[in-house]
Amino acid sequence: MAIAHPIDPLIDSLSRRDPLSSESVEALRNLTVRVKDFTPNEDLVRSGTSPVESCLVISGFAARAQYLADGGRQLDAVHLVGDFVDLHSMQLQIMDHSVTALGHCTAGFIPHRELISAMHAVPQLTWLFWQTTVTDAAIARTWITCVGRRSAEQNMAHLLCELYVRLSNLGLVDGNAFTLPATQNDLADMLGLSTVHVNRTLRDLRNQDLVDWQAPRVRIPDFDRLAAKAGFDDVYLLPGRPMPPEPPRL
Amino acid sequence: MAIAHPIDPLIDSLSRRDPLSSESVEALRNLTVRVKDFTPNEDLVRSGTSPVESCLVISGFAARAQYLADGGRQLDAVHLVGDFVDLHSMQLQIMDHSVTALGHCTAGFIPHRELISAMHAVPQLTWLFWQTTVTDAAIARTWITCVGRRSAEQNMAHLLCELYVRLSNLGLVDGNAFTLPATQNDLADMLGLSTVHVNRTLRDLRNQDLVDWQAPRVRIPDFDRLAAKAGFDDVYLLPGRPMPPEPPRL
DNA sequence: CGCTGGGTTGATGGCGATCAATCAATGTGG
DNA sequence: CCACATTGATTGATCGCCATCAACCCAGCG
Repeated sequence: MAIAHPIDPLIDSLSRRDPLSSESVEALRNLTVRVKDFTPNEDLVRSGTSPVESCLVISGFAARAQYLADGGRQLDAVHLVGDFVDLHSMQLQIMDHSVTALGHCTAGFIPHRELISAMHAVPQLTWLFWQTTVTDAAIARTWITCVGRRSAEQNMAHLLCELYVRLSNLGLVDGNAFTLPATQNDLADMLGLSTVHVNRTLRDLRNQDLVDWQAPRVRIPDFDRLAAKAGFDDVYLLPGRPMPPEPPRL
Repeated sequence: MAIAHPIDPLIDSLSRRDPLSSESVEALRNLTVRVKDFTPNEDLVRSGTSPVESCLVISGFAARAQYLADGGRQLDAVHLVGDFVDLHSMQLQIMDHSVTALGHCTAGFIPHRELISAMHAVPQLTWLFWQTTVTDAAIARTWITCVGRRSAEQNMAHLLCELYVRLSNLGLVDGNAFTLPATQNDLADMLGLSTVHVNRTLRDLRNQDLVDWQAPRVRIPDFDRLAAKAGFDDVYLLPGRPMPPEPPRL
């Protein structure tokens, strides 16, 4: 049995979309991963910098954050185990957002240079890494619609549905429940609401038996009913297309 | 002088980020482009389908749209001349959004198969196409923050700043003014507001001499003042990193 | 001409922000 | 072991931004 390697969560996550070739696995295992632990609200990646590494969630949760001049904060994404939080930093000159730890979080940092060499050598990695950023963007599109056109209740319900499905794909939903180390203030910044209103919205959902939130544990008694309330459709979370026969090269 | 080719807007747009190699230009010119005209509000791409082509704006404007069960609509992005509206459809099984024409619009459709072959042959295209989708995602992140945490006035101002900068990069801003064939209802669906409130917000901006909107023509008398009002920072629109020496292969 | 789509304005109401207080849980130092 | 501080959840009271409803105007057009 293999020793746990910090890249394993990524391998798990990628192979769920497309069976990994042995070259892909080997290339991934040869990557240098600098592992680091983070305390709640600590920054994994800082806005305004020009990273030379990309960051991977190894355990715990992280969230993308944009800050406004008046001190306001908006969270644009939640990152789960095996997610790259800033694969796009390979392509962008300057980070337009920070990434913050939700609860305690372990992250791995991989040099861009090595990621690019790996893709140069193994086209499947190019395809899958690109697909990762594309799926990430699909989630962002959906959040725009949630924040722009859904009620607080629907938005909250939609977020929980998304997390339920994504965590379920990772095998992290157990008996209709999952762990989410986010404060109500964090939720507010994801949904574009005030903390107080998040509290009341959760109370309303609880009173309808749609959600049972105890500390960091979230139970969804009836996913279909919650999804109906949210107007949730999981197409945007479906795995992408398999790599074509003559794949792009980098 | 070269005959106008439907791919030219794309070549212009890409070379603004990274000087195109002659192989890149040739590969692009060899692509098959099916050109089609669209009337306002006509769909270029339909949600729920599985396209075999990607769509490029050749002239005019287009916008990404998500529809809700109750008939509501949210626009997640605006596409300008030379923008791919759904390059990600190469990677995704099913479209999670539609793309609609803002005003009259001409689009070109290019088979995924050919795009992928071109990238297989020319790594620079892989890099630039990927970068296109990454920049697109950066804009989406910013919209989340705008809709979630900015006031109607700031959000409107921010949108106009973004369009001003992007159109300016394309040489489409003339004397502080540009053309935007969008109704107030379209704007409302971009900003997550009601049509009525868009009207009032525009009036407020006009009264502050921040915007002069006449029919499809938008004039920004003082960009810096508008940007200050919006809290606008253009980092997310900066061109990406140049292709590395050993680029990814597809 | 009447119709239609888009812009404009007024009146009213509600969703969610804001301010403020309380409470529970946890942690900390003496 | 206990004062005390801190963080997060909870609830009440009030306010305001923006939605909604309903006119009306205007220009383009069949």
